[in-house]
Amino acid sequence: MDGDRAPVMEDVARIAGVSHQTVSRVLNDRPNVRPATRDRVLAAVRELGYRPNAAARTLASRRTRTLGVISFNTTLYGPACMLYGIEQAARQHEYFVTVAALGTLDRRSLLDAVDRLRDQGVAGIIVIAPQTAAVGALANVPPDVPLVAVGCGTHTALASVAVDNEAGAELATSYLLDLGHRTVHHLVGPRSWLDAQEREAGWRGALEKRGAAVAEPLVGGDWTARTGYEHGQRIASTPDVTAVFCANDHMALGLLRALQQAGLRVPEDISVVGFDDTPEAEYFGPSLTTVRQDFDELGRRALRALIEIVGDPDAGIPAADETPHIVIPPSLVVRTSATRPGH
Amino acid sequence: MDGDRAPVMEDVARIAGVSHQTVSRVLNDRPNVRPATRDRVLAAVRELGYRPNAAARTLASRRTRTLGVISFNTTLYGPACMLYGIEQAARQHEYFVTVAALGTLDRRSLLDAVDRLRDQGVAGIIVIAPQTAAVGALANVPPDVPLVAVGCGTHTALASVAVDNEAGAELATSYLLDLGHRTVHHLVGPRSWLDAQEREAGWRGALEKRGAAVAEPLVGGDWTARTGYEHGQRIASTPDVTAVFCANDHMALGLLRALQQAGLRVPEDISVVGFDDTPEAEYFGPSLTTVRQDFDELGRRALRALIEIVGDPDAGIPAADETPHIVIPPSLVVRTSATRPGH
DNA sequence: TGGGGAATTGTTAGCGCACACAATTTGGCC
DNA sequence: GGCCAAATTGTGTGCGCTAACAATTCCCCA
Repeated sequence: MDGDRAPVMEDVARIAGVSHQTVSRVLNDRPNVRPATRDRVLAAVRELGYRPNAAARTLASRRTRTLGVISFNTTLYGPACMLYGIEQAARQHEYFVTVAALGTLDRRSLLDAVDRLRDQGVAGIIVIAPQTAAVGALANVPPDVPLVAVGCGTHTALASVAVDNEAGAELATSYLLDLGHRTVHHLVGPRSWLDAQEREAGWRGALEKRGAAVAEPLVGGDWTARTGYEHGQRIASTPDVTAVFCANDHMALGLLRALQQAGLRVPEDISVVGFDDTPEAEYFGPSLTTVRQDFDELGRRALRALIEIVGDPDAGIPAADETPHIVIPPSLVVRTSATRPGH
Repeated sequence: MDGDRAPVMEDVARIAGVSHQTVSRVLNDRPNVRPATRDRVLAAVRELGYRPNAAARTLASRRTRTLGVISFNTTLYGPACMLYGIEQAARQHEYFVTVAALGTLDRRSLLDAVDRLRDQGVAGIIVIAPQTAAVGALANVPPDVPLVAVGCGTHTALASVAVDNEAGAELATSYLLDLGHRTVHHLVGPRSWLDAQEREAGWRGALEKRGAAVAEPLVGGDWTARTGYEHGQRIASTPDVTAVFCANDHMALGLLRALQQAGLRVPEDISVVGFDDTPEAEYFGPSLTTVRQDFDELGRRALRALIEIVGDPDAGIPAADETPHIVIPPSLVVRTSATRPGH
């Protein structure tokens, strides 16, 4: 009994005593179905445990309800949060999300991911790949694929959603300057990442705007605590450094550790500010003053933007006529890792 | 010119001067196609930029190449890593991965997610939902859905892949005992999580096995640093505590912080051991001795298990005839947050 | 040089659904 | 009571592909 294959629309129609087309109408909330008929159909659906076949539906309607998300490394806190936000929002709009993680971050790899997703027939794609290389590759994507880039800057021709990294970096730098620091050193993220570039630019801009000396940026960071630690060791043996703005929280953690191992006190001897506001930042020693960005919101906005591009006749969402460029402002979270420079 | 719709198999066939069926054979690597013919077909495919329609393919073949992953919170480090591992492995097997994040962790929510994924027509599902409630709900899933549970214990009837939490906890506890601590306190994770339960059991078992006193477990933890911090404050004002085994690294971080704020030294006054080995653990102050689990591998193994269950005629992978129960052993990573009890 | 079996190719049917249109019913109104 | 338009339902067709089977073609050996 269990062996007979899954019921199809025709089976439901037979039980309900209607045509398969009426069943289709009921299932798709089409108007002009008598309530009594609708009820009979629904009853038959329940009785049979009928589930529409998604493949047949897409084939016939030429529409998919699945979206693709390409991300470089979903293991990182930021991307993971965005993915989460995207999925949540997608669910609300009754879309599925299929993910494609990038192996490496070259153009090829990204284009491959786009191809894979297209093969699968997604209605649109969200790209979380804030590397310069990726952004460049995005230009090579055929324009018939609805695309939204997250955190890939807003200078591109594509639809985009991004946090204002420059503003965030300015926030952090100005805050330190306001505290009385002569200048602020900057632990840069990997330069292949747009975020790193923008944060560096924001830091430099803030310094220049205030007429503060622009110290040589501390390069070689790769977002990990390890590189933060390495730089921390170097900084500890460099006099005159009173304030460091780190391109992300993880590096700040490593920095904190190295500084303390070297016998320096934070914030008394050196002030440190991070970027991201990971859940743990508050519990670093000392708790980290940092720039908060709302990854979740970023993801949700990205999804909404994509939906607006692909349009949704059913939900009455028209296809947008202009490519959205959404910028989300970050905010400074003041905790205890920064203070006025010591006597 | 661009307006005419995407080429279909028939178009390729016409250009190559063969029947559509031959095109299908070439595309599916079927045998018995003359090399010359194959080349002509492939050339036509390239010329037209033809891409097979996935929906039509699944409809006709009654086979999908997409798998579903259900996870409670992909934002957490563990789940995020597993998801990553799963996607990587899936790609190698030419499968797509669509994710379904759970809103809440009750049975309903999980069953809903399963339904959504089934509606979409996935070939199988991997569940990352290590909560007791979820595991219970899994039993209600219709048995015709290939399912693999990750980190949901191995006591279930379902196929499962899990880290041996008990062994890990024993490792940590025994290590502390070996250092000379009279007993080891345990900061428990949320009891609704299997991992928390198993780690607690492992801790208790190790204590009993060695005849050490079993201290009252410290409950109320929710994996976050915040709860670790709260317990740390309490512990700081409790004499006699010399060693604490935390159910995860984040809570350990909070604990560390609270202890130090209270003027206690780690490890001199109190030894602390965590669980997970997040990338940052090494840079906590002090660097955290912890139990390492290979989430990535966990994900990969889960995927492989699922593939074996659904079988893959093309790749010559037969459907397995027994439900796999894979256990992955954790390992202790010794750093500096634990030492022998002070004088 | 012809016959037979294997290798290669083509033909015909659906897969389960949505869409366009045709057919039927219903209701309102004079 | 009859007529028309609107509301409701049904019919036929095709989405693009794979699976079975039928029809060729090829090659080798007697």
